[in-house]
Amino acid sequence: MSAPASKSPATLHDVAREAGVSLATASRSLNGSARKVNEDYRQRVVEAAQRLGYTTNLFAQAVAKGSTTTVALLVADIADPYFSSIAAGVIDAASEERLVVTIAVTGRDAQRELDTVRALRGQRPRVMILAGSRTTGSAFEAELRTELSSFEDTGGKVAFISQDAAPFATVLLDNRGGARDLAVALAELGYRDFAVIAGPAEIRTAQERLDGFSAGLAEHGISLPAERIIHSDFTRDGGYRGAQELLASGARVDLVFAVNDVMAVGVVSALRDAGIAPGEGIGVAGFDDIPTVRDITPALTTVRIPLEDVGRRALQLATGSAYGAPDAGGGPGPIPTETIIRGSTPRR
Amino acid sequence: MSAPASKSPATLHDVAREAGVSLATASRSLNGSARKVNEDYRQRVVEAAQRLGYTTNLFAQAVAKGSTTTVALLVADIADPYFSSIAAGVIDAASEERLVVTIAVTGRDAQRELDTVRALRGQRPRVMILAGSRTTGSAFEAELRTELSSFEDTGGKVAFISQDAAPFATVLLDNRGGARDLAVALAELGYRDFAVIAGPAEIRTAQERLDGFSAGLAEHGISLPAERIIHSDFTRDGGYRGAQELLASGARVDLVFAVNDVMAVGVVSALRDAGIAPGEGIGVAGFDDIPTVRDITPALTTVRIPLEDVGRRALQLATGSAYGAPDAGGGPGPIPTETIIRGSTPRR
DNA sequence: CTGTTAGCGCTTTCAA
DNA sequence: TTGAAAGCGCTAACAG
Repeated sequence: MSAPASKSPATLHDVAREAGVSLATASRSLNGSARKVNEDYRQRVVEAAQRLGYTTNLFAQAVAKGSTTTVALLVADIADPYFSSIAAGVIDAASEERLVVTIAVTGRDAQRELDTVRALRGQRPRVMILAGSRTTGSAFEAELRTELSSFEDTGGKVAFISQDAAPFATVLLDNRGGARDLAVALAELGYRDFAVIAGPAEIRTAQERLDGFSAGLAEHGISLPAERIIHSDFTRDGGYRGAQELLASGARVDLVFAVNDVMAVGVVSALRDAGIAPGEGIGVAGFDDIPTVRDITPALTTVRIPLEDVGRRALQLATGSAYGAPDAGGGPGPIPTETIIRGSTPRR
Repeated sequence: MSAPASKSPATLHDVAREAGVSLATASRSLNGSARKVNEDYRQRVVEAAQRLGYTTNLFAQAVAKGSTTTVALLVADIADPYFSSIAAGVIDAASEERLVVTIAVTGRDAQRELDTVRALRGQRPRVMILAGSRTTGSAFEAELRTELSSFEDTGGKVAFISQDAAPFATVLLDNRGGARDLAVALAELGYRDFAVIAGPAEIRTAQERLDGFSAGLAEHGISLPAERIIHSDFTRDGGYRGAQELLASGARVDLVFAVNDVMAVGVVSALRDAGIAPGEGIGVAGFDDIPTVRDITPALTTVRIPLEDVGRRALQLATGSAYGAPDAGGGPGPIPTETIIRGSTPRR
C-alpha cells in the first residue's frame, strides 16, 4: 500500500549542494547561532531547504553538539489526572523553550522506575523530571539516587516533584501543610470523627498528607486512632475498597479524608453504593483538586495544587529558565496550597 | 550547588579501552544483533561498561544506523482523559517494543498541528501517531497531508486515530455507528425530544457522532431539528455553556446528547446548577466512556471505546507488530463500540 | 570471531 | 565571511 521505495530524507549536504554553498555555510544559515552569513547566501540556503523539504536531523545535531533538546518525564500513570495535568504543564513550558518531551511511565514500581531512568539516560536528555510518588526506604532508592547523581555528573539536570529529594532540585508540594489546613478547616466545620483512606504506607506523599492531617486534628484536640487509618492503593479503586473496608469495620465516622482526589472519588462512589449519601451522611475530602472533582456530586472538598504550574515550574527549575539564578536551589519555597470547601463537607 | 565540573558520559570508546578490546567488539557485545562474540570478551566488556556507568548514546546509535527508536504522539490536550488514556496505551505498547514516546500537544489548532509535525520530523521518529480530532476542510489539511506523505516517503510511518485518513493507516473509531446505536437505545428507552451539544462543526469526530445520532433517531421516526443542535467547544466548559444555551432557548427536551463525555460532564453540571436533576428531569448521554463518568451522579450513559486499546493498536498498526501482515492496511475493521446505559438515562 | 576503517548527518575549529 | 576538514559516538562492511 505505501511506497516501499523510501528514499531517505534530505540532508544538509543535499541542501548545500542545491544552494551551491559549502556545508558549513548551510549549517550556519539554518541552525547557526551567531548570524555571520551573507544574507544572499542565507536566502539561497533557506530556499533550497524549503525546496527539498529539509528538516534538521536533531539526533545528528545532538551528536555533533554533544547536547540534546530532550526532556524526559517520568510519571506513575499518565492516565491519572494528577500526572496528566502535570505533564501538560511540563509540555507547555518545554515547547516554549523548543524542547521535546519524552514520557515514560513507571507504574509506581520502584524497580521499573530505576530501569526506566537507566534506559532514558541513553537519550542524554537535558533534563529528567520525576513526578512519580517517591517511595521511601525502598532498596532501589539508593540505586536510583546513584544513577541520578551520575546523570547530573555528566551534565544532566534532574528535578523532582513533591517532596524534598536533596541534593536534587525539587518542586516542593506542601503536602503536610495542605493536609493540616484541611484538617483544621474540617474541624471548624464541626466534624469530629475522622477516618483516613491513606494509600500505601511506603508512598511518601501519602504519608506526609496523613501526618499533616493528623497534626491538624491534634491542634483541635481530635485524635486519629490507628484503626481509623486504612491503607490501600493510590487509585480510584483503592479508594473504593478502602471505603468499603472502613464501612465493614463498623466504625462510627463523620468524615473520611482520602489522601488524593482520585481515591476520594472512589470513596464517594463506595459510600453511595452502600446507600450512604456522601456529604449528608458522611463528609468526604480529597487532595489535589483534579478537574473532575468539581463535577461529581457532591462537589468534593479538597486541597488545591496548581498542577499545571507545578509541571511548568519543574521544567523551569531544571532548565534554570526562571527565578533569576539558574541554580538558585529550588525556587521560592513550596508551591502554595489552598483548602477548598465544597458540597461534600457541609457544616455540621 | 551542583558540581559544575561535569565530565561527559563514558563512551563506547572508553569501554573498549577499559576492557582491552576493539571498538567493534565492544559495540557487538553491548548492542550488537547477531551474537558473534567470545563469551569471555563479552563478559569483560559488560563489566567494563558497568564499571564506567556506560549507557549507549541512542542518538549516536540512531545516526549511525539511520533509524531511531522514537514514536511521536500528537494529541490535542494531554490533560483530557480521552487523550491521556490513548497515550497510556501507546506508551505501554511502545515500551514493549523498546520504543520511546515523545508527546506533543496541538491544542486543536490546525496551524500548530502542522508546525508540530514539521518540528517532530526533526526527530526522525519511526512512527507518528496523530490522535487530535482532525478538522475538516481546513486550509492546513492539504499541507499536513503533504508533510505526512513526505514523512512516509522518507521511511516514516504514520497512523491516525479516529476517522479514515487514507492513504494513511487509521485506527478507525466507529463514531457514526456508535452514535446511531446509542440513539436507537435511547429511543427504545422512551425518549422523544432530543437535543445535541455538538462541538465545533469543523471537528470531524464531532460531526460524525452527530450524524450517526441523527440517523439513529430517524430510524425511529424522530427528527432532530436544527435548533436543537448546539455547537460549542469540545471541552467540559463547552458542554456546560452549550447546556446553558439550550436551557435559555426554552426548548422542551427530554434527552441531551453531548458528543463526548467531557462535554457531557459539563452538561450534567449545568443542568444541576440550573436546578434540574440530570437523569430525572432530563436524560444525559455522552460518548467515549472515560473513567470518570462512572463516578459522577448520575452515572453517565455513554458509548464505550476501549481507549487504551486504541492507543496500543495505533502503535502496533504503525510498527506492523500485529495482525500478521505488516502493511495489511488498517487491521481488522473499526474498533467495536458498545452502548452503555447508566443512571443518567432511566427508562421513561 | 576480532579489529580496522569508513561512514551516518551535523557542528565547529582553522585557514584562506 | 566562507570553505575544508576534523571530529561527535556509534555501526557496519571489510579484511585478517
